[in-house]
Amino acid sequence: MLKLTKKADYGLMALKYLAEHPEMPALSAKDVADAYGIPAQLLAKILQQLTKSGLLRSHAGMNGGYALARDAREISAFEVILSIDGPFFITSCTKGKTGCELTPSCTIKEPLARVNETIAGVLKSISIQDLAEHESPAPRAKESQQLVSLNR
Amino acid sequence: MLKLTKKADYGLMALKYLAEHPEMPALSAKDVADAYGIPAQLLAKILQQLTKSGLLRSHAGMNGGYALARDAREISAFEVILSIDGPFFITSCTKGKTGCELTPSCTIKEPLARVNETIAGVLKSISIQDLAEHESPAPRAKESQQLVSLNR
DNA sequence: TGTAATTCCGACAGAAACGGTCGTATACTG
DNA sequence: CAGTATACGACCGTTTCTGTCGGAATTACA
Repeated sequence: MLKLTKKADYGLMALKYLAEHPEMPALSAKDVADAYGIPAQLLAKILQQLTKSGLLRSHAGMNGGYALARDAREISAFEVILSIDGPFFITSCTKGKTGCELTPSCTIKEPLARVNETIAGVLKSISIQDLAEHESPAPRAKESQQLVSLNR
Repeated sequence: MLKLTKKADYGLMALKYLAEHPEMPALSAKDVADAYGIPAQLLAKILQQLTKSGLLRSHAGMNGGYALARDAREISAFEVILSIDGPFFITSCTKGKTGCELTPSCTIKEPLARVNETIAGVLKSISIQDLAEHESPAPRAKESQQLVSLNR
């Protein structure tokens, strides 16, 4: 759980790829898909979605394709994920404006909202640019793996 | 996306409930389920899982039920979620030990591993106790809602 | 000893989400 | 007009999630 969908991954990869090729006025969905071995049609839909959200600019016809709508530094991972996976947020409760419908009780979400905020913050702090130059900040995270799995 | 499963929610709620009733030597799955309107059988399985992971102690028979295995301060949300939802972690890639199978390319996961770490850290910093006394630390997070939804 | 309460556990079913494909319409280039 | 692309909706198979059912083992208590 708590993992991104493949779509979101694909989206991030695609944007990263675009950021790495600023010389190209546009890259087609197929170009990017081939570069990573992603199903082309699926990626196409993802890029269309990102275009609708204003993160990309598209251009049909020959030599058409997609390009970043803004500087890679100005596009956050948060926006990409939000665009593709939709509004998410930790608690199953948090739907729309009204809290939990069933429970008068779901006091859980209050502290969890902070977690939410933190995650969103981290995601917002990471730009496509950071992904492209993938030796960004931070201490490598060698032992980020205490996912030793109690079970499953 | 990025949201907890209902099971994890239920699990957290249940532990919180147990933490709020330290006077009881044990509470049955049904007790907790009724308190929140959660399907009893489902909650039962969740509590069994938490028991297997060592977060709860169970006792069968009349007046049996579940109790926290440790002090509520010593049980983190991280452990609960890990127990119920299993090892998760951001990138779809990160499976087992080997990285992405398809892509020689998935350089994305490197920066995202940091995000992962951060999230895990936050989750670990929140104890069941924090949930129980739900006026814990932190600045309320009033405007934690910029989930205005670009789409969907 | 018997009965009720309760955990334990596996199997299964319905529903939703995910990942991916297909077909077609539309737009742009030359 | 022909070719290259995006745009978009419908559909499908698989997996995951949520929840239910049925039965077995355990314990308390009268």
